[in-house]
Amino acid sequence: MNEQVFLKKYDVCKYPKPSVTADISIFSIFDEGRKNYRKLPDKKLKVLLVKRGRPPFEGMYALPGGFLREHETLEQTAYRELLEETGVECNFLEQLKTYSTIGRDPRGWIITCAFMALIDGASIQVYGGDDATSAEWFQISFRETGCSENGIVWELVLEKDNIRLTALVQQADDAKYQAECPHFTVLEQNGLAFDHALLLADAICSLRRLIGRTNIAFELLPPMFTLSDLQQVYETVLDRKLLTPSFRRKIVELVEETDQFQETVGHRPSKLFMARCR
Amino acid sequence: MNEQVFLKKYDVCKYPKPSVTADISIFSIFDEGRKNYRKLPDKKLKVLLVKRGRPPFEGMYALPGGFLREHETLEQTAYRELLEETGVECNFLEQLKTYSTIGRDPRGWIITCAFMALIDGASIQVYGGDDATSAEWFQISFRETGCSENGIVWELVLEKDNIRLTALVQQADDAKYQAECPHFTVLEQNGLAFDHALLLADAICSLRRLIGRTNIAFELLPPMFTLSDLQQVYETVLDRKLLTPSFRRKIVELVEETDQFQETVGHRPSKLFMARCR
DNA sequence: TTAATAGTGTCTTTAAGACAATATGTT
DNA sequence: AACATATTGTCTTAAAGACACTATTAA
Repeated sequence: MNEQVFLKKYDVCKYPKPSVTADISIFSIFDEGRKNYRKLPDKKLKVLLVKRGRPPFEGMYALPGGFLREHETLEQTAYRELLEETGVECNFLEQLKTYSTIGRDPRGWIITCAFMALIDGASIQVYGGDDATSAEWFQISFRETGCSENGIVWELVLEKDNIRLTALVQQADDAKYQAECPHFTVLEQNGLAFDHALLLADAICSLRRLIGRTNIAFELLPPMFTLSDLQQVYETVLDRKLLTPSFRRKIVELVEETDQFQETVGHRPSKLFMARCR
Repeated sequence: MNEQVFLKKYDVCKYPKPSVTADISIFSIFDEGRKNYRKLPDKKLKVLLVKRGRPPFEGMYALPGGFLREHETLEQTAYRELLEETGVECNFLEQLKTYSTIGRDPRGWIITCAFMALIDGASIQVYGGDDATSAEWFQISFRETGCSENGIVWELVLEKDNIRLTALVQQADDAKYQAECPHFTVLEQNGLAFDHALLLADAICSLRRLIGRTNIAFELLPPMFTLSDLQQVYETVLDRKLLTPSFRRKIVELVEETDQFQETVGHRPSKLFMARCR
């Protein structure tokens, strides 16, 4: 029996198969209102969540996502679902991890491949006016809050106007140093659908790790930006202050100077930079 | 319609679904014969491959792996398939990435989740005698060989006795700094089944990256080891020499001294250490 | 002029690279 | 004694942390 004959007779359908979805944690950074004309606006890290209009978890919030279709890759699924569900066309999409825990989806046997997407906040606000979708940007807080006997506990808080979604996750003590990001288990979750608190906690960790080791910060900014903007992006993602001279020494090799400057700020205008392509 | 009623009526089978597999790159480090009683044996990084006994790719070599079954996670699939196909029970298994490129498997619509596993080479050789399986440890070489107009080209060579499997992969030039590991495309592959040259190239990159940032090196050694062994493991994985004083300064906080020493080596015996649990 | 941020200089501290020196078993 | 590796010391070089200082604009 040669290869061609074999393949003709091969029935890939004889075993039960899971459904496969892609879920996307899409992050962006927005300027929040400035206090006076001199001050720089604060930046906030946000994630786009969709209010579920049907069971299961009707009325709760979930990451955008959907089913893998024939003749498309998981990356294409992620891109398509993000566009369909939220109207966002992103140009940075990175696969993170596939979740296959038993019972993770009450609808049945469904595994999901998690993605991280990034988009420039300024480009979003332009199209943000139409309410065609129920997608909303939630401000993120994700911090260690203490230490249980089984490991460090982190609190995830997502806020949008009066809506407040929360989760408590625990960092596995064993294997603490075997993976680059901690392995979390969810202790509590309020207002978030499925296992999406876990997906989001993992995604935030990946974002914090990757921003220090790669170029992805530029995906969160418009093509031209100031070094202060760039530093604020790092600080907002990492949730801590950085020292400016040290930050600049490191970042200078990743950016290209332009001859343009900021205008009409209430202080010394900052030079504009671009990401260096190399 | 409440949630329970909805779920009872929900038919997860109405859309076509892919088959899902897990494939495992299992690495180990073996001592190769020493030249004389004084010299330390060389260490070699190896990967366990299985000769395919049926189409497609009959007679070629593939990563061990198999289909995800109902009521198991991908991690369980990986563990089970590794045990069934090769007899190896590993205690380090880490998910890497899910591959869903169209046409990646000639049998049909099959996506695969790639894993990396590590095991102590010394523990293997004990059981290595039985030829119950067709699994073989191949020595790995994975190096940059040049630069095409589209990016850096790497050569993967896998050797076991007279068998030599090779592949050429190209590192994507764009997005070079957006991911922690380069994105490869396969240019050529000889003797390797499916897209496993790609999976393996990615896995080797992940191994090289992770060994410098985590504790996983200890998984490649027995519970007690010398610091020279440990350094050799790093050097073998990274394919370059390290400076001993610098290496020791960094590693000392990850290990715990014992009061035992090597014996019957033709030179000053080395103190034995254990991984520090913290 | 003032408030606020932009941008640079430099000293200190820490880590990494490089190489040399000493230590200690087995044959 | 000689070999080969084990282990430590220290000088050099590079990077990161910390803080202070000067520069520049709109109101």
